[in-house]
Amino acid sequence: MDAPTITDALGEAGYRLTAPRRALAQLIASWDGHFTAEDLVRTSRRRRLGVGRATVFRSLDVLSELGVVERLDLPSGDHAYVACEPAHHHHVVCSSCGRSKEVGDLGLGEMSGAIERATGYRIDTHRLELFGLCPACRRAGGGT
Amino acid sequence: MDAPTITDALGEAGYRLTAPRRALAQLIASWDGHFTAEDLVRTSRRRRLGVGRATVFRSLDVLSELGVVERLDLPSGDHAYVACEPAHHHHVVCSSCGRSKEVGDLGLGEMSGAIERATGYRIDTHRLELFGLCPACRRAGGGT
DNA sequence: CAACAATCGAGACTCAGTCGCAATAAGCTC
DNA sequence: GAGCTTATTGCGACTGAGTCTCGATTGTTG
Repeated sequence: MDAPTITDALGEAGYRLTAPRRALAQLIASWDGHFTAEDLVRTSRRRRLGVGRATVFRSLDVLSELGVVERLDLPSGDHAYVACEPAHHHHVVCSSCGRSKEVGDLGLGEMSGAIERATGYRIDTHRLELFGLCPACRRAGGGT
Repeated sequence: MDAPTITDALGEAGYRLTAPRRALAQLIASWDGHFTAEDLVRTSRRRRLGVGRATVFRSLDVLSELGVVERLDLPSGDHAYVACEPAHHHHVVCSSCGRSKEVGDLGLGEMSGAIERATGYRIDTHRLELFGLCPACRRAGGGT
């Protein structure tokens, strides 16, 4: 994912392309693995990007609404984000380095039909997150 | 789920059966739908159960470690809990009233094998939460 | 019942996330 | 490109969930 992809999405959705948003797009695009709002705040402060705390949160809201970024709920309870394609999918997240891969629908669509029949609930949304070790981290020693 | 089930689990795991824990067990057992830590704090204050804020959080930690209670991450970003059986399963949560049902493994186990082969990750854990309307809420008007 | 360790409550504290508002600047129009 | 409109920003105060500390309490075991 590169920065223009993000700014384009903002533009197409009718949002203004401001300097702070460009800076954040850059930051997010070049980030490796998942990041927290605080990561962005800290980094943009350190690099004097002139992006305030509130703006980081506001931008993450917008971006996640556009589907350019998605919020993960880590097993630790923390909130993190990953850049991703705006289509239905799920994330496989490395619990060591935080890098993630997207996987498709995996037949969950049909599964949810079965669950509706079994429980009587009408399923509207679901969340599936998978955690484990990526190939690199496994080779690096976690693979025991 | 009833209160003894919860206190038994505590006892078997070697935890002391204190008055605050019994009170919380009672509260949780009789709760309808999901609840937040704050719900418990507020209720126990209102009913003068003499259970402090810190104790509620500490107890929820213990109980969720024992698998008697599970933490949900609602789409809103809030944290909630539900009482449940300590076995691998997933929750179907009503987005209107908060009541939830447990569903089994659903073939996710095999699915995760397929994902491992496709991505190279070694999957350790996953989280699947389904949100929708329960039969009662659907009948009550949400069923449009 | 005594002794020890686990647990508790109160309240201070931390820290993520929100809010209100005056200042700024994108983007449109001419 | 100047001017106008309005979305957006930064600041700083605020909120509220969750944690920590510590002296007091209370299960539990023998």
